[in-house]
Amino acid sequence: MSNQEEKPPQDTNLIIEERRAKLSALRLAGNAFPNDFRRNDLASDLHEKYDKLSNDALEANPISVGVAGRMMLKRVMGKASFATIQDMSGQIQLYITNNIAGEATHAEFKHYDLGDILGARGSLFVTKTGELSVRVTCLRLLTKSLRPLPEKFHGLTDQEQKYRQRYLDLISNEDTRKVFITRSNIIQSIRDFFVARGYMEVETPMMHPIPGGAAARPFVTHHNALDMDLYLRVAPELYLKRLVVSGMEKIFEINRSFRNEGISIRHNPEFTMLEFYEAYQDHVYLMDLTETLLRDIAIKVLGTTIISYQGHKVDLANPFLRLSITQAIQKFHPEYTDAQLNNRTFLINKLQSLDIIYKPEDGIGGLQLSLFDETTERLLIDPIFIINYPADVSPLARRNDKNPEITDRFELYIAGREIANGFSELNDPEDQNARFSAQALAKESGDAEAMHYDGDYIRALEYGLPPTAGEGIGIDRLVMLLTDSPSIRDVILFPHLRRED
RNA sequence: GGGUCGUUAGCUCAGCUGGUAGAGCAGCGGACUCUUAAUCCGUAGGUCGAGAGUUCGAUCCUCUCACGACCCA
Repeated sequence: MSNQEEKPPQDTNLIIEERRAKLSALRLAGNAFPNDFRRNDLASDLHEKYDKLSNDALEANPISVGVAGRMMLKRVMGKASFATIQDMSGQIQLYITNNIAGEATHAEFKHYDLGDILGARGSLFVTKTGELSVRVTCLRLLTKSLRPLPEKFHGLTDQEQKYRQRYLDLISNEDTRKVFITRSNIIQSIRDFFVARGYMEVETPMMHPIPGGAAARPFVTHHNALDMDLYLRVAPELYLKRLVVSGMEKIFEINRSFRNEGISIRHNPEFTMLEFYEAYQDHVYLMDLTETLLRDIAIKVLGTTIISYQGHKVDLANPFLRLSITQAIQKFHPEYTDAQLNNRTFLINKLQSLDIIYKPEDGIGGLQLSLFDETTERLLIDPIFIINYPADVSPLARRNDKNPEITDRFELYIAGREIANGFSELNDPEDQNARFSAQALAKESGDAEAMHYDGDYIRALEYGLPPTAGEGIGIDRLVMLLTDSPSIRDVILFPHLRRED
């Protein structure tokens, strides 16, 4: 019994204990965390510039380099060693020998661990097997790594750990690094696209006194000094349109919105959205612009308009189809007639027999949309704009001139997923007032996703919102599409997970 | 919320109708001056997700819970 109690705690493993001992020795020997090594060269730059040179050429005109990074591989062969270090750009091989680096340096190197951060100086040469390498003259341990890296060949494969410890995933998995580099490139190309067209990037509040701009449940937070509840925004839309009122006629915002809803392969509580607004344009212009934007991004980021997503091949160069909700249903389910899709009783019977949830108070348009969502949406592989959304599910969109029951609105679907949502904006303040009132009524009768009445937004519209086109694009879903990622968590650096333990 | 599957060494994974665990990598010691998932020899490392139950005995069977993945709502 007392033996048990005297045993040292086993919460840390042997490897970490040994590395802590090495760190203690480093502390005794001097500064264990030096910050005086300056890197001169990145791995990928060296490969780019010198991979084509022969060893003879490199030996004739020695090129001195200084590289730094994390040691990923280590091969000790007695009096000489190879190591592979990884920096932000890629990997480069080091060659450390007793002859050149010196016996003391090489002896110390033998005790370095995979994961340690090293700085090295030396000159370039090419090995017998043709790999550009640094013949090291000076080698320093810049940061001791106390924890062992994931297995060097398979990398980190456990999904949970990849999400929780993304830094480990990024250290050890090239594919993961590529996804997030692509994500960054996509966002940069979007900025370039809009700035080149005379748009201005703006930032609007993420903490809203009145949530609005989308039908969604918000997160609630509290401002202590003001003693007031605030909502994390579900969309930037209403603030961006206030800015169009203000005279900012071409604007965009790329940032986070938050929705307090379920988590799934397609939903993260916080997600990144692009919204852009242009005065004196309409939804047809937006559809054209969206096609151009997506082609432009794909070519800049992937070098081609042809993307493959989870086994589907899609060519963004082809014109995107534009169909109404009922036309889209009929395209994939030709058994439905026009008469049936416009018959309330037929629709309700059909929805019930298919076990589809719908709102009994919905009009024809709403019922058609419910049928569309459940039977057709996932079949929309090639890019397609679904147009003519019913007015009662589009409280911020302009009514169609010919048919006031529908709006000048579209959603873009690719690979069975909603990618974009845009419309000609509702700029009639009295109609907007009526629609907000209807939403507020729905909220009172229990619809948690219904919108709040926003009096200041109405006031802004009363000053005059020019005829405007506006659109939102889900950046995470776009990145999923362009990186062939099955889950939204694969394109968000630190996706939301439950607490550990 | 429901269903299916998963959780074993730091990592990647084995583990037979139930007899308290193995390999590879990483680690430690040794050999090796062109390796590249280096190789070879030796060695150490485990609350088998947590808790209950059945049993003489549970990583294995049952139940509950936690976390995750996928599917459905």
